[in-house]
Amino acid sequence: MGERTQRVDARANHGRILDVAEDVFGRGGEAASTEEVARLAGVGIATVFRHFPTKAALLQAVLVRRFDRLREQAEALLDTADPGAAFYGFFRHLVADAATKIAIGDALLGAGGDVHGAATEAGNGLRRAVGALLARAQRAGAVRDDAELPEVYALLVAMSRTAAHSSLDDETRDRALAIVFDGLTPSPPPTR
Amino acid sequence: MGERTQRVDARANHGRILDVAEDVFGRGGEAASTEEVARLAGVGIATVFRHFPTKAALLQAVLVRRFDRLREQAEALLDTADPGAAFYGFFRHLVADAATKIAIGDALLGAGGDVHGAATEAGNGLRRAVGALLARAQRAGAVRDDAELPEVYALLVAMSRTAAHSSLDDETRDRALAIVFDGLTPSPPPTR
DNA sequence: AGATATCCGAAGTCTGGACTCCGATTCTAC
DNA sequence: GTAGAATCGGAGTCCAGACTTCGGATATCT
Repeated sequence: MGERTQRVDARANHGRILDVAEDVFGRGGEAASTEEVARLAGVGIATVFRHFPTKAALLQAVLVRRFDRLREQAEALLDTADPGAAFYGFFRHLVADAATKIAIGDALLGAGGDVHGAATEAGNGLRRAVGALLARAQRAGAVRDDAELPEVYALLVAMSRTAAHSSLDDETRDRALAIVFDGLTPSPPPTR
Repeated sequence: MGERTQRVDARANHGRILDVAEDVFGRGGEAASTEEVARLAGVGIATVFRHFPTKAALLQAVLVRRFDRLREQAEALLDTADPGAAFYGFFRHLVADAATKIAIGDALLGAGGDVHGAATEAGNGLRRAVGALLARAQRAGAVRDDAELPEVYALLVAMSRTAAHSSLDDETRDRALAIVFDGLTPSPPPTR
């Protein structure tokens, strides 16, 4: 990919814009304005549009990066000792993470449709990784066998979106998750 | 409230606008335009604004009416024979209902904040009615005692919103609900 | 340091959607 | 049937926010 030498300030701006956009869209959802991203990134609005031809493209870039990161985390957990802890832990992590990233929770469900175009592929990657965590946890007897990925992922999305939008305090969120996890646990709950 | 005699066509338009708005906002969320409401209602856009001074006021009126209706349904279930069936049935009904009403699911969570102003009161009424159904189901042993309204309502909102936005097919939705309901059931699951 | 291609940002344009004005229309009272 | 007032609706106004333009600034190469 021998791109012509890109000036270092341009590359730095690119990264900074992406970081700021993740934060801004995380707080305000996709309703947040491009101008705010530019202002917080300390650049002009034209610079934002030079790096990302459209607002949708910027949002998409943010989502792809975030999904990829989450997928990597999920895949890393596939090697850990306790499959059950890995699955439930990642579930909890994702929900808590989404709580501060409205746009993320909003877009997660895009894996079902194609709400944000190319982000769909990255979203599917994350979904597959969750599927792998789920399958491993089921083989280990930590999750009931009759639970399948579609409904488990739907629960994950549901909890993420709700955590992101409503002002759930942490305790309520954990209690709600506990109920869901209980529903996912095989009938005679293990030691617990 | 001896309002001055309002012309019958005005009253008819008021009702029709409200009906159409419920449908339009139900499908497109609050992003739907006021103009579309006017067009489908067969009136000019000015007429819409004459009856509801602002778009937010219209959305609010739709929400209040819908919340009130749901609350009445919930309260009616308080007299039925099987408290467990009443609670789980209403939960399921609300989620299925929200699936076709994006704006409703979106606003349900407003009960936590005050996203839509006066609709909050109606939303709180619905929440209280759900609380009553929950308490009765718990007394009957159909729902675990340590589940409290905040997290149960959070689950209700979560499932409603997800059903509304993602393209969940009915079967997946039911399977996800089954998992949640299982989590809400007291430890040694009854007959099932 | 100097030349120059690249990059930046302030000040625009343009579009979509909320909201208003006013002549035409329709209901109601007599 | 007609006067009169309430209501209607199409043609605006206004604004916010996405996107563009172009002179000025800056990094890179020699």
